[in-house]
Amino acid sequence: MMFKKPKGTRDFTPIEMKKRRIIENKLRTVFDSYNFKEINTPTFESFELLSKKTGEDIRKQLFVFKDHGNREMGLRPELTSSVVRFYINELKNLPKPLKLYYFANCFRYENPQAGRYREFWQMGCELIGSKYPIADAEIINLAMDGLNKINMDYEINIGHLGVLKGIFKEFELSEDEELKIRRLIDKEDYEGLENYLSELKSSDELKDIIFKILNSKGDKSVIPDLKEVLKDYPTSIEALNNLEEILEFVKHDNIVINFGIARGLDYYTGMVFEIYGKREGARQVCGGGRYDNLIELFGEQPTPAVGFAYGFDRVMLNIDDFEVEDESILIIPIKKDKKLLKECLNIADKLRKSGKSVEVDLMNRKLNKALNYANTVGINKVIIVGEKELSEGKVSLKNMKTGEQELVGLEDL
RNA sequence: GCCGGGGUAGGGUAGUGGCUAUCCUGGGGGACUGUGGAUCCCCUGACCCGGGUUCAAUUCCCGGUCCCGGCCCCA
Repeated sequence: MMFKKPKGTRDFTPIEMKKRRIIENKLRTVFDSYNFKEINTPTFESFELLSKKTGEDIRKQLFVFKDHGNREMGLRPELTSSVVRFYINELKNLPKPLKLYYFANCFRYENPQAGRYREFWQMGCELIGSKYPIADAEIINLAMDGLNKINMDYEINIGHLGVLKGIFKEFELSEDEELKIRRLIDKEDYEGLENYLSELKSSDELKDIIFKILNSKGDKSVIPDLKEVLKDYPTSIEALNNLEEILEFVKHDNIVINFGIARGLDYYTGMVFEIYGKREGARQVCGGGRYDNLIELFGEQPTPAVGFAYGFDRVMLNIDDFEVEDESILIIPIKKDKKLLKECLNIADKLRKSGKSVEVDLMNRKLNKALNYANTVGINKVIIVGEKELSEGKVSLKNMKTGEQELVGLEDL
Protein backbone atom coordinates (compact mmCIF):
# COMPACT_ATOMS: atom_id res chain seq x y z
CA MET A 1 0.00 0.00 0.00
CA MET A 2 1.42 3.31 -1.01
CA PHE A 3 -0.18 5.71 1.43
CA LYS A 4 -1.46 5.43 4.94
CA LYS A 5 -3.37 7.94 6.91
CA PRO A 6 -1.36 9.96 9.41
CA LYS A 7 -1.06 8.71 12.95
CA GLY A 8 -3.98 9.52 15.16
CA THR A 9 -6.33 10.48 12.33
CA ARG A 10 -9.38 8.68 11.08
CA ASP A 11 -11.32 8.12 7.89
CA PHE A 12 -15.06 8.01 8.42
CA THR A 13 -17.22 5.66 6.40
CA PRO A 14 -20.59 6.76 5.02
CA ILE A 15 -22.37 4.98 7.86
CA GLU A 16 -20.16 6.57 10.49
CA MET A 17 -20.67 10.00 8.97
CA LYS A 18 -24.40 9.50 8.92
CA LYS A 19 -24.40 8.68 12.62
CA ARG A 20 -22.11 11.58 13.45
CA ARG A 21 -24.31 13.98 11.53
CA ILE A 22 -27.41 12.76 13.30
CA ILE A 23 -25.85 13.36 16.71
CA GLU A 24 -24.27 16.63 15.63
CA ASN A 25 -27.60 17.91 14.38
CA LYS A 26 -29.38 16.99 17.58
CA LEU A 27 -26.80 18.85 19.64
CA ARG A 28 -27.02 21.75 17.23
CA THR A 29 -30.77 22.04 17.73
CA VAL A 30 -30.18 22.40 21.46
CA PHE A 31 -27.62 25.17 20.96
CA ASP A 32 -30.04 26.84 18.58
CA SER A 33 -32.85 26.48 21.07
CA TYR A 34 -30.85 28.58 23.54
CA ASN A 35 -30.38 31.07 20.73
CA PHE A 36 -26.64 30.59 20.55
CA LYS A 37 -25.28 31.56 17.12
CA GLU A 38 -22.83 29.44 15.20
CA ILE A 39 -19.49 30.84 14.14
CA ASN A 40 -16.34 29.43 12.62
CA THR A 41 -12.71 30.46 12.80
CA PRO A 42 -9.54 29.47 10.92
CA THR A 43 -8.13 25.99 11.33
CA PHE A 44 -4.75 27.53 12.05
CA GLU A 45 -3.74 30.59 13.98
CA SER A 46 -0.48 32.28 14.84
CA PHE A 47 1.57 30.29 17.30
CA GLU A 48 1.70 33.37 19.45
CA LEU A 49 -2.05 33.37 19.91
CA LEU A 50 -2.26 29.65 20.60
CA SER A 51 0.47 29.81 23.20
CA LYS A 52 -0.73 32.98 24.88
CA LYS A 53 -2.68 31.51 27.74
CA THR A 54 -0.40 28.55 28.43
CA GLY A 55 3.09 29.59 27.42
CA GLU A 56 5.83 28.20 25.24
CA ASP A 57 5.57 24.72 26.75
CA ILE A 58 2.50 24.09 24.68
CA ARG A 59 4.63 23.82 21.56
CA LYS A 60 5.28 20.12 21.91
CA GLN A 61 1.57 19.41 21.97
CA LEU A 62 0.77 21.47 18.89
CA PHE A 63 1.16 20.97 15.20
CA VAL A 64 3.38 23.95 14.44
CA PHE A 65 4.67 25.08 11.06
CA LYS A 66 6.09 28.08 9.32
CA ASP A 67 4.32 29.51 6.31
CA HIS A 68 6.20 30.78 3.26
CA GLY A 69 6.52 34.18 4.88
CA ASN A 70 8.29 32.54 7.80
CA ARG A 71 5.38 33.25 10.11
CA GLU A 72 4.96 30.67 12.83
CA MET A 73 1.55 29.02 12.77
CA GLY A 74 -0.17 26.24 14.64
CA LEU A 75 -3.24 24.10 14.10
CA ARG A 76 -5.82 24.99 16.71
CA PRO A 77 -5.89 22.65 19.72
CA GLU A 78 -9.27 24.01 20.80
CA LEU A 79 -11.46 26.96 19.93
CA THR A 80 -11.56 29.23 22.94
CA SER A 81 -8.48 31.24 21.98
CA SER A 82 -9.76 31.71 18.46
CA VAL A 83 -13.21 32.73 19.60
CA VAL A 84 -11.76 35.25 21.99
CA ARG A 85 -9.53 36.63 19.24
CA PHE A 86 -12.53 36.87 16.92
CA TYR A 87 -14.48 38.57 19.67
CA ILE A 88 -11.77 41.14 20.24
CA ASN A 89 -11.17 41.71 16.51
CA GLU A 90 -14.73 42.09 15.37
CA LEU A 91 -17.47 41.18 17.80
CA LYS A 92 -16.74 43.16 20.91
CA ASN A 93 -19.21 45.88 20.12
CA LEU A 94 -22.16 43.57 19.70
CA PRO A 95 -24.85 43.67 22.38
CA LYS A 96 -24.24 41.47 25.40
CA PRO A 97 -24.59 38.71 26.20
CA LEU A 98 -22.86 37.34 23.17
CA LYS A 99 -23.79 33.70 22.74
CA LEU A 100 -21.63 31.80 20.27
CA TYR A 101 -21.15 28.17 19.39
CA TYR A 102 -18.96 26.15 17.07
CA PHE A 103 -18.39 22.64 15.77
CA ALA A 104 -14.88 22.20 14.47
CA ASN A 105 -11.91 19.91 14.13
CA CYS A 106 -8.98 20.46 16.43
CA PHE A 107 -5.44 19.08 16.50
CA ARG A 108 -3.14 18.01 19.26
CA TYR A 109 0.21 16.33 18.87
CA GLU A 110 -0.26 13.55 21.38
CA ASN A 111 -0.07 9.81 21.48
CA PRO A 112 -3.37 8.25 20.56
CA GLN A 113 -5.24 6.09 23.02
CA ALA A 114 -8.87 5.36 23.81
CA GLY A 115 -10.90 8.38 22.70
CA ARG A 116 -7.78 10.42 21.95
CA TYR A 117 -6.81 11.33 18.44
CA ARG A 118 -4.52 13.84 16.83
CA GLU A 119 -7.46 15.23 14.92
CA PHE A 120 -10.69 15.38 16.83
CA TRP A 121 -13.88 17.39 16.92
CA GLN A 122 -15.14 19.79 19.51
CA MET A 123 -18.56 21.27 19.78
CA GLY A 124 -18.79 24.05 22.27
CA CYS A 125 -19.99 27.47 23.15
CA GLU A 126 -18.90 30.69 24.78
CA LEU A 127 -21.16 33.13 26.57
CA ILE A 128 -19.39 36.47 26.69
CA GLY A 129 -20.30 39.54 28.69
CA SER A 130 -22.34 38.34 31.64
CA LYS A 131 -20.82 37.95 35.08
CA TYR A 132 -24.05 36.80 36.70
CA PRO A 133 -24.72 33.37 38.16
CA ILE A 134 -27.60 32.83 35.78
CA ALA A 135 -25.10 32.88 32.92
CA ASP A 136 -23.06 30.10 34.52
CA ALA A 137 -26.27 28.20 35.03
CA GLU A 138 -27.30 28.63 31.43
CA ILE A 139 -24.04 27.08 30.30
CA ILE A 140 -24.47 24.11 32.64
CA ASN A 141 -28.10 23.67 31.61
CA LEU A 142 -27.19 23.79 27.94
CA ALA A 143 -24.42 21.23 28.35
CA MET A 144 -26.77 18.85 30.12
CA ASP A 145 -29.71 19.43 27.79
CA GLY A 146 -27.55 18.50 24.83
CA LEU A 147 -26.64 15.15 26.33
CA ASN A 148 -30.21 14.56 27.40
CA LYS A 149 -31.30 15.20 23.85
CA ILE A 150 -29.12 12.37 22.58
CA ASN A 151 -30.00 10.08 25.49
CA MET A 152 -26.49 9.77 26.82
CA ASP A 153 -26.04 8.62 30.40
CA TYR A 154 -23.65 10.85 32.25
CA GLU A 155 -22.50 12.23 35.54
CA ILE A 156 -21.79 15.93 35.98
CA ASN A 157 -19.38 17.29 38.55
CA ILE A 158 -19.46 20.96 39.38
CA GLY A 159 -16.90 22.87 41.41
CA HIS A 160 -15.61 26.35 41.96
CA LEU A 161 -11.99 27.38 41.78
CA GLY A 162 -12.65 30.32 44.08
CA VAL A 163 -12.91 28.02 47.07
CA LEU A 164 -9.34 26.74 46.87
CA LYS A 165 -8.07 30.09 45.65
CA GLY A 166 -9.46 31.67 48.80
CA ILE A 167 -7.45 29.23 50.85
CA PHE A 168 -4.28 29.75 48.84
CA LYS A 169 -4.67 33.47 49.34
CA GLU A 170 -5.01 33.24 53.10
CA PHE A 171 -1.99 30.96 53.35
CA GLU A 172 -0.02 33.16 50.98
CA LEU A 173 1.15 30.34 48.77
CA SER A 174 3.40 31.08 45.81
CA GLU A 175 2.15 30.59 42.29
CA ASP A 176 4.31 27.51 41.88
CA GLU A 177 3.03 25.96 45.06
CA GLU A 178 -0.53 26.69 44.06
CA LEU A 179 -0.06 25.20 40.62
CA LYS A 180 1.54 22.08 41.99
CA ILE A 181 -1.29 21.57 44.44
CA ARG A 182 -3.90 22.02 41.73
CA ARG A 183 -2.12 19.51 39.50
CA LEU A 184 -2.14 16.92 42.25
CA ILE A 185 -5.80 17.59 42.97
CA ASP A 186 -6.77 17.37 39.34
CA LYS A 187 -4.98 14.02 39.09
CA GLU A 188 -6.68 12.83 42.27
CA ASP A 189 -3.25 11.93 43.59
CA TYR A 190 -4.20 12.41 47.24
CA GLU A 191 -1.20 10.60 48.58
CA GLY A 192 1.13 12.83 46.60
CA LEU A 193 -0.89 15.81 47.73
CA GLU A 194 -0.60 14.88 51.36
CA ASN A 195 3.16 14.45 51.07
CA TYR A 196 3.54 17.73 49.28
CA LEU A 197 1.42 19.64 51.75
CA SER A 198 3.45 18.22 54.60
CA GLU A 199 6.53 19.91 53.17
CA LEU A 200 4.96 23.36 53.25
CA LYS A 201 4.95 25.76 56.15
CA SER A 202 1.75 25.96 58.17
CA SER A 203 1.21 22.51 56.76
CA ASP A 204 -1.13 20.97 59.28
CA GLU A 205 -3.86 23.54 59.11
CA LEU A 206 -3.57 23.88 55.35
CA LYS A 207 -3.67 20.16 54.84
CA ASP A 208 -6.66 19.84 57.10
CA ILE A 209 -8.60 22.51 55.25
CA ILE A 210 -7.74 21.26 51.80
CA PHE A 211 -8.81 17.73 52.55
CA LYS A 212 -12.00 18.94 54.13
CA ILE A 213 -12.75 20.79 50.92
CA LEU A 214 -11.93 17.81 48.76
CA ASN A 215 -14.06 15.56 50.90
CA SER A 216 -17.05 17.85 50.52
CA LYS A 217 -18.38 15.88 47.63
CA GLY A 218 -21.99 15.09 46.94
CA ASP A 219 -25.24 16.91 46.38
CA LYS A 220 -25.93 20.58 47.12
CA SER A 221 -26.22 19.96 50.83
CA VAL A 222 -22.43 19.80 51.19
CA ILE A 223 -22.19 23.52 50.61
CA PRO A 224 -23.72 24.82 53.88
CA ASP A 225 -21.51 22.45 55.86
CA LEU A 226 -18.44 23.60 54.01
CA LYS A 227 -19.38 27.21 54.64
CA GLU A 228 -19.21 26.51 58.31
CA VAL A 229 -15.75 24.98 57.95
CA LEU A 230 -14.49 27.88 55.87
CA LYS A 231 -16.08 30.72 57.78
CA ASP A 232 -12.69 32.39 58.33
CA TYR A 233 -11.87 32.46 54.65
CA PRO A 234 -13.93 35.25 53.06
CA THR A 235 -12.90 34.63 49.45
CA SER A 236 -13.87 31.00 49.75
CA ILE A 237 -17.20 31.92 51.29
CA GLU A 238 -17.83 34.30 48.43
CA ALA A 239 -17.15 31.48 45.98
CA LEU A 240 -19.51 29.15 47.79
CA ASN A 241 -22.24 31.76 47.76
CA ASN A 242 -21.67 32.24 44.06
CA LEU A 243 -21.90 28.52 43.46
CA GLU A 244 -25.08 28.27 45.50
CA GLU A 245 -26.65 31.02 43.45
CA ILE A 246 -25.66 29.33 40.24
CA LEU A 247 -27.12 26.03 41.36
CA GLU A 248 -30.43 27.68 42.15
CA PHE A 249 -30.79 28.21 38.41
CA VAL A 250 -29.58 24.79 37.34
CA LYS A 251 -32.67 22.84 36.45
CA HIS A 252 -31.34 19.31 36.74
CA ASP A 253 -30.90 17.68 40.12
CA ASN A 254 -28.50 14.85 39.42
CA ILE A 255 -25.35 16.86 39.98
CA VAL A 256 -22.30 16.20 42.08
CA ILE A 257 -20.51 19.00 43.85
CA ASN A 258 -16.79 18.34 43.62
CA PHE A 259 -14.09 20.83 44.48
CA GLY A 260 -11.47 18.46 43.17
CA ILE A 261 -12.08 19.72 39.64
CA ALA A 262 -9.07 21.87 38.89
CA ARG A 263 -9.51 21.73 35.11
CA GLY A 264 -6.01 21.34 33.79
CA LEU A 265 -4.68 24.80 33.31
CA ASP A 266 -5.13 28.14 34.70
CA TYR A 267 -7.50 30.29 32.79
CA TYR A 268 -10.63 29.31 34.63
CA THR A 269 -11.57 31.68 37.41
CA GLY A 270 -14.83 30.53 38.97
CA MET A 271 -17.35 27.80 38.42
CA VAL A 272 -15.92 24.77 36.63
CA PHE A 273 -17.57 21.53 35.57
CA GLU A 274 -16.84 18.24 33.89
CA ILE A 275 -19.18 15.65 32.49
CA TYR A 276 -18.36 11.96 32.32
CA GLY A 277 -19.86 9.17 30.29
CA LYS A 278 -19.82 5.51 31.16
CA ARG A 279 -17.18 4.15 28.88
CA GLU A 280 -13.89 3.27 30.53
CA GLY A 281 -10.85 5.03 29.18
CA ALA A 282 -12.69 7.81 27.39
CA ARG A 283 -14.98 8.98 30.10
CA GLN A 284 -14.72 12.72 30.07
CA VAL A 285 -16.98 14.04 27.35
CA CYS A 286 -17.30 17.68 28.33
CA GLY A 287 -15.52 20.37 30.28
CA GLY A 288 -16.21 24.00 30.93
CA GLY A 289 -16.34 26.88 33.30
CA ARG A 290 -15.93 30.57 33.86
CA TYR A 291 -12.88 32.43 32.60
CA ASP A 292 -13.17 36.08 33.49
CA ASN A 293 -9.49 36.97 32.95
CA LEU A 294 -8.83 35.59 29.50
CA ILE A 295 -10.11 38.45 27.40
CA GLU A 296 -8.08 40.87 29.47
CA LEU A 297 -5.04 38.64 29.04
CA PHE A 298 -5.55 38.99 25.28
CA GLY A 299 -5.35 42.75 25.57
CA GLU A 300 -8.95 43.84 25.72
CA GLN A 301 -10.71 45.42 28.67
CA PRO A 302 -11.77 42.88 31.31
CA THR A 303 -14.85 40.98 30.17
CA PRO A 304 -16.53 38.09 31.95
CA ALA A 305 -17.11 34.88 30.00
CA VAL A 306 -18.19 31.32 30.54
CA GLY A 307 -18.33 28.33 28.21
CA PHE A 308 -17.82 24.66 27.63
CA ALA A 309 -16.95 22.18 24.91
CA TYR A 310 -18.01 18.64 24.20
CA GLY A 311 -15.36 16.27 22.97
CA PHE A 312 -17.54 15.14 20.10
CA ASP A 313 -15.66 11.92 19.43
CA ARG A 314 -16.00 10.91 23.05
CA VAL A 315 -19.67 11.69 22.96
CA MET A 316 -19.93 9.29 20.03
CA LEU A 317 -18.06 6.63 22.03
CA ASN A 318 -20.38 7.03 24.99
CA ILE A 319 -23.73 6.71 23.30
CA ASP A 320 -25.42 3.47 22.41
CA ASP A 321 -24.96 2.45 18.84
CA PHE A 322 -28.01 2.82 16.65
CA GLU A 323 -29.22 1.82 13.24
CA VAL A 324 -29.45 4.28 10.41
CA GLU A 325 -31.43 3.77 7.31
CA ASP A 326 -32.16 6.10 4.50
CA GLU A 327 -35.03 6.42 2.09
CA SER A 328 -33.61 6.03 -1.35
CA ILE A 329 -34.83 5.21 -4.82
CA LEU A 330 -33.11 3.48 -7.72
CA ILE A 331 -34.27 3.99 -11.26
CA ILE A 332 -33.53 1.18 -13.69
CA PRO A 333 -34.17 1.19 -17.42
CA ILE A 334 -35.20 -2.16 -18.74
CA LYS A 335 -33.03 -1.80 -21.78
CA LYS A 336 -29.96 0.30 -22.23
CA ASP A 337 -31.14 2.43 -25.09
CA LYS A 338 -30.60 6.14 -24.89
CA LYS A 339 -34.22 7.09 -24.98
CA LEU A 340 -35.04 5.05 -21.89
CA LEU A 341 -31.92 6.27 -20.10
CA LYS A 342 -32.88 9.86 -20.76
CA GLU A 343 -36.35 9.17 -19.44
CA CYS A 344 -34.75 7.74 -16.30
CA LEU A 345 -32.79 10.94 -15.88
CA ASN A 346 -35.94 13.00 -16.30
CA ILE A 347 -37.73 11.04 -13.62
CA ALA A 348 -34.70 11.28 -11.33
CA ASP A 349 -34.54 15.01 -11.85
CA LYS A 350 -38.15 15.44 -10.89
CA LEU A 351 -37.87 13.29 -7.77
CA ARG A 352 -34.63 14.96 -6.69
CA LYS A 353 -36.30 18.35 -6.90
CA SER A 354 -38.99 17.08 -4.59
CA GLY A 355 -36.31 16.16 -2.04
CA LYS A 356 -35.92 12.46 -2.66
CA SER A 357 -32.61 10.65 -2.68
CA VAL A 358 -32.38 9.10 -6.10
CA GLU A 359 -29.94 6.96 -8.05
CA VAL A 360 -30.01 6.03 -11.68
CA ASP A 361 -28.23 2.84 -12.68
CA LEU A 362 -24.73 3.91 -13.73
CA MET A 363 -23.30 0.45 -14.19
CA ASN A 364 -25.18 -0.56 -17.28
CA ARG A 365 -26.63 -3.44 -15.31
CA LYS A 366 -29.25 -5.81 -16.45
CA LEU A 367 -32.46 -5.72 -14.55
CA ASN A 368 -31.86 -8.66 -12.27
CA LYS A 369 -28.38 -7.44 -11.37
CA ALA A 370 -29.69 -3.99 -10.71
CA LEU A 371 -32.35 -5.35 -8.40
CA ASN A 372 -29.72 -7.38 -6.68
CA TYR A 373 -27.67 -4.25 -6.17
CA ALA A 374 -30.67 -2.36 -4.83
CA ASN A 375 -31.25 -5.15 -2.41
CA THR A 376 -27.72 -5.31 -1.05
CA VAL A 377 -27.27 -1.58 -0.58
CA GLY A 378 -30.63 -1.16 1.09
CA ILE A 379 -32.52 0.84 -1.49
CA ASN A 380 -36.18 1.04 -0.50
CA LYS A 381 -37.88 1.61 -3.80
CA VAL A 382 -37.05 0.84 -7.38
CA ILE A 383 -38.59 2.43 -10.42
CA ILE A 384 -38.43 0.24 -13.49
CA VAL A 385 -38.70 2.11 -16.74
CA GLY A 386 -39.80 0.01 -19.70
CA GLU A 387 -40.99 0.80 -23.16
CA LYS A 388 -44.43 -0.81 -22.89
CA GLU A 389 -45.43 1.02 -19.73
CA LEU A 390 -43.83 4.23 -20.85
CA SER A 391 -45.98 4.28 -23.97
CA GLU A 392 -48.95 4.59 -21.62
CA GLY A 393 -47.15 7.23 -19.53
CA LYS A 394 -46.46 4.83 -16.70
CA VAL A 395 -43.56 3.13 -14.88
CA SER A 396 -43.34 0.26 -12.42
CA LEU A 397 -42.79 1.21 -8.79
CA LYS A 398 -41.46 -1.62 -6.70
CA ASN A 399 -41.16 -1.68 -2.94
CA MET A 400 -38.02 -3.63 -2.11
CA LYS A 401 -39.11 -4.46 1.41
CA THR A 402 -42.48 -5.98 0.58
CA GLY A 403 -41.84 -6.94 -3.00
CA GLU A 404 -45.06 -5.27 -4.05
CA GLN A 405 -45.08 -3.64 -7.43
CA GLU A 406 -47.56 -1.35 -9.09
CA LEU A 407 -47.93 0.67 -12.23
CA VAL A 408 -47.79 4.38 -11.56
CA GLY A 409 -48.37 7.27 -13.89
CA LEU A 410 -45.38 9.57 -14.40
CA GLU A 411 -47.43 12.43 -13.00
CA ASP A 412 -48.10 10.58 -9.76
CA LEU A 413 -44.49 9.91 -8.79
C1' G B 1 8.52 11.18 25.71
C1' C B 2 7.76 6.01 28.06
C1' C B 3 5.50 0.87 28.45
C1' G B 4 2.55 -3.65 26.91
C1' G B 5 0.02 -6.36 22.89
C1' G B 6 -0.58 -6.55 17.74
C1' G B 7 0.03 -5.90 11.83
C1' U B 8 -1.41 -11.86 5.98
C1' A B 9 -6.41 -9.02 -0.23
C1' G B 10 -11.59 -3.73 1.01
C1' G B 11 -13.54 -6.64 5.76
C1' G B 12 -12.71 -11.39 8.58
C1' U B 13 -9.18 -15.35 8.77
C1' A B 14 -5.65 -20.16 8.02
C1' G B 15 -0.70 -21.34 7.47
C1' U B 16 4.55 -22.07 6.49
C1' G B 17 12.46 -21.36 6.82
C1' G B 18 11.71 -23.41 0.24
C1' C B 19 6.84 -25.61 -4.07
C1' U B 20 1.23 -21.28 -7.66
C1' A B 21 0.17 -18.54 0.45
C1' U B 22 -5.73 -21.01 2.72
C1' C B 23 -10.74 -20.24 3.27
C1' C B 24 -15.11 -16.97 4.01
C1' U B 25 -16.97 -12.32 2.65
C1' G B 26 -16.87 -8.11 -0.52
C1' G B 27 -16.12 -5.87 -5.58
C1' G B 28 -16.42 -6.51 -11.36
C1' G B 29 -18.17 -9.82 -15.28
C1' G B 30 -20.86 -14.13 -17.13
C1' A B 31 -24.45 -18.46 -17.06
C1' C B 32 -29.88 -15.43 -17.04
C1' U B 33 -31.96 -11.36 -24.04
C1' G B 34 -38.19 -7.53 -18.99
C1' U B 35 -38.11 -8.58 -12.33
C1' G B 36 -34.13 -9.10 -6.26
C1' G B 37 -31.90 -11.98 -1.87
C1' A B 38 -30.03 -18.62 -4.54
C1' U B 39 -26.41 -21.54 -7.29
C1' C B 40 -22.21 -22.23 -10.50
C1' C B 41 -17.99 -20.24 -13.29
C1' C B 42 -14.27 -16.46 -14.42
C1' C B 43 -11.69 -12.07 -12.94
C1' U B 44 -9.89 -8.78 -8.98
C1' G B 45 -6.95 -8.54 -4.63
C1' A B 46 -2.50 -9.50 0.76
C1' C B 47 2.35 -11.48 3.99
C1' C B 48 3.54 -3.03 7.22
C1' C B 49 8.69 -0.90 5.96
C1' G B 50 14.07 -1.38 6.33
C1' G B 51 18.23 -4.11 7.88
C1' G B 52 20.35 -8.81 9.72
C1' U B 53 20.84 -14.34 10.03
C1' U B 54 20.37 -18.07 5.99
C1' C B 55 21.69 -21.30 -0.08
C1' A B 56 16.56 -19.52 0.87
C1' A B 57 12.64 -15.04 5.36
C1' U B 58 5.75 -13.73 5.04
C1' U B 59 7.85 -17.11 8.93
C1' C B 60 13.63 -16.25 13.11
C1' C B 61 16.38 -11.61 15.13
C1' C B 62 16.96 -6.10 15.37
C1' G B 63 15.24 -1.19 14.22
C1' G B 64 11.36 1.80 12.44
C1' U B 65 6.27 2.65 11.41
C1' C B 66 1.13 2.25 12.13
C1' C B 67 -3.06 0.14 15.06
C1' C B 68 -5.20 -1.17 20.01
C1' G B 69 -4.52 -0.09 25.06
C1' G B 70 -1.95 2.00 29.46
C1' C B 71 1.39 6.00 31.59
C1' C B 72 2.99 11.30 31.04
C1' C B 73 0.04 15.14 29.55
C1' C B 74 -4.65 16.95 28.57
C1' A B 75 -5.32 24.62 27.18
